[in-house]
Amino acid sequence: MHRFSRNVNHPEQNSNPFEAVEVSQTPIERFEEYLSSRGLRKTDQRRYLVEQVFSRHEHFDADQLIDQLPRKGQENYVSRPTVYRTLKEFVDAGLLRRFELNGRSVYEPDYGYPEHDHFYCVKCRELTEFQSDELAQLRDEIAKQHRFRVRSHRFIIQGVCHSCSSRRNTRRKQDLV
Amino acid sequence: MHRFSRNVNHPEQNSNPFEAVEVSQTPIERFEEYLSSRGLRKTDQRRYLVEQVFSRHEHFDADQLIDQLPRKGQENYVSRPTVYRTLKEFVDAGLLRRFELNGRSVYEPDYGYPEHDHFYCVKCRELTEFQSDELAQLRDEIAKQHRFRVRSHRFIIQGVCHSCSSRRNTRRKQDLV
DNA sequence: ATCGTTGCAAACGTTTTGCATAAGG
DNA sequence: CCTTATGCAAAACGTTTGCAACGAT
Repeated sequence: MHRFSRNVNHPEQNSNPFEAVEVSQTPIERFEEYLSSRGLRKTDQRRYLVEQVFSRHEHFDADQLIDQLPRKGQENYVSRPTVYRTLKEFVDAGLLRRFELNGRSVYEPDYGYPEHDHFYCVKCRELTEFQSDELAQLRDEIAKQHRFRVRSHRFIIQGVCHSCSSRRNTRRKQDLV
Repeated sequence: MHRFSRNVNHPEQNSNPFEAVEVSQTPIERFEEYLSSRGLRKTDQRRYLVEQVFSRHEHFDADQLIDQLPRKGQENYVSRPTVYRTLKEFVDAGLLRRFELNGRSVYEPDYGYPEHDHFYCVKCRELTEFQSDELAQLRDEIAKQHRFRVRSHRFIIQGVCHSCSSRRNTRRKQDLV
């Protein structure tokens, strides 16, 4: 029924630990454009999901997203298959990136954010971000040497975060990945 | 019945693109030691798998491994659950590392090999190795700044490999990851 | 004799699919 | 009106588990 609203503000850019990156469109606008360009339709479910995803999350998996959506029977309910289908579209549209951790897909905003990488603590299983310009430089150098055309990268440092190693919290489950 | 054979030679270390690393034990010996130290048993299945895995592979997933093992009814058949259980033991024993790509676990030797990382070509879906000392240095620097205790890392550069970009081979399936 | 190990079948958790109905263009 | 999108139920996927029989120590 209603259109995608324009000029929505982006609280997530303020809660982001890094400077916001200059972008010409909101994620919502960019998604609209993606849909039109492919002759896809602007449905209530897509409108609702784009709002939810780009106003709340850092990184998340499908279940975390679904848990904070309305339940079946309630207003704005979106079925599980539609959530998965739409997440795939967000990735296609360049709005999210996807990677895998412990056997599940993890998504994170890939638009309006600076490049960053992650620490993964094997004790608390927390994924935290860090930013390093040298890394992208080194990546490009390496790729150039191997004549590899870079599209993106995934860098995760696994180990134990500062709070886990200081509070000598030795429990863990599987130490996957 | 028979014991693990000693002093097995390691053809994989010669086919490896990098220099072999000095190791005091073969993977087979190391696995034996791991088993004894934990009171685990030296079974025919474990003997067979350790030989297969450490004489043939670069990186592989469970299905690729199973495909090249004897089928049910044949000599040396190992059931699927036992393959998974044993791969987990190899990881525990520090013989393999494991990571995830396109929704499945990928394993690679982690003993007697230098550290390395990967290019992943989204066209031919080939995973190829590269080695960079600067990367480990940079990783340690970054971790130190964030007081993160490094256990390992995972770095994958995604894009298009040289042969795919030169033979303008534009087909692809999903471009996951 | 004990207790770890195996194979089987069945379960698991996540993600995907086929299909009939609904709804955007 | 045509075609895409949705929800449902069920399947598919890779992986894990319970259990009885087996085999190493």
